[in-house]
Amino acid sequence: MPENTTFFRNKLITWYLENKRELPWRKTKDPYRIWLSEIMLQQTRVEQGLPYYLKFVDAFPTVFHLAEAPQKTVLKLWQGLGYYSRARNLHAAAHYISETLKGEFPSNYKDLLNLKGVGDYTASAIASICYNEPQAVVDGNVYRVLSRVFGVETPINSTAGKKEFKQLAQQLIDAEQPGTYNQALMEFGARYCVPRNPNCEACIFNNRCEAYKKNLVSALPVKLKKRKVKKRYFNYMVVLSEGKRTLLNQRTGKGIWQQLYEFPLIESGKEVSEKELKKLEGFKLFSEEVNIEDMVLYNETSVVHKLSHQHLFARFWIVAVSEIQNTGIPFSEIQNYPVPVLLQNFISDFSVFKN
DNA sequence: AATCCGGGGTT
DNA sequence: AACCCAGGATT
Repeated sequence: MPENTTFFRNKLITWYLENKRELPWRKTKDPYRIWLSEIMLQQTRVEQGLPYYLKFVDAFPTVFHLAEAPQKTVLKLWQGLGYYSRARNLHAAAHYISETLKGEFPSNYKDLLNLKGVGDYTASAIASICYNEPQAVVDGNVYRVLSRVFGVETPINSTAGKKEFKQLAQQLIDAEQPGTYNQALMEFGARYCVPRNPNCEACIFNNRCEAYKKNLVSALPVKLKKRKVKKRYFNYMVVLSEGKRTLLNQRTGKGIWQQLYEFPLIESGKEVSEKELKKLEGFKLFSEEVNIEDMVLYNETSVVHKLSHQHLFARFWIVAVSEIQNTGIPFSEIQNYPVPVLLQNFISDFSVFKN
């Protein structure tokens, strides 16, 4: 074993034990709870995921509770956290563990990979933390720390890069305490070796950090550029009947917000006036469902809702109708439905104004 | 190998 | 506006 390796892991773990945050999932080795936390923290900051973790543990103390819950309940608790496929896969995996595995949680890296929504990172995290299996985690923090300390310039989002960093991380892992080591590396990336302007002068590795020596800290890690965002224009038809009922549709098929609910949506290629809106095919279909008495634009200025790779420009049309079919729901029950943040923001704003 | 999938924070 | 976040699935 290279002397360098021992130095790195010992220094790192020492730093971790002195600087780690107290987090609820660090007080347990219950694989269910570790799994839950790891899924929630995928592409999600600890501060953002934490309140959701607490809500889920409270609502679903065991994998059986989660499995038995209706999907609508799970999605409602997940509302606002994003990447909703995580919630759907979590629920499906809970069914699998509860029923097929009779509640016996997968207890090694290989079997963990069979769970929906569990990839190399998550399987490694659970296996190392819960079962002491030496599988190296490679998340965004690990890419950053290792690329800098060891001066690796391979793009982290290339196939070669993923392979190379996993191999390097695997070589460095402390097999005696893999869970602690993995968390130490991630914590160091999250709290010290940060993306922008890290404090290299005081860093525990600055004597040996390749990036620091070569003045490449701001250039590492290398990442291939992604394509630009697409713009979309959403016209939401907020139906209001005299009985204070409205219409919600569940999004199905591909694309964003699968299984979440929304008002009837008419998408247009650009921002449209009322006259232009009424010419759209989607509007004709909509107007066959309800008897429109009046229609007024709620927000002249579009709400801009930014997703990772789409910018949504949304306008809400308040549509008074005389009749509504039995698919309508009371407006007061809308809060029971999982909806995208874009919709939740409108509902909150509209409700205040309306009452 | 590329692309898609949210929402929020930082710079 | 661009980048990032305890990534994974799909095409």
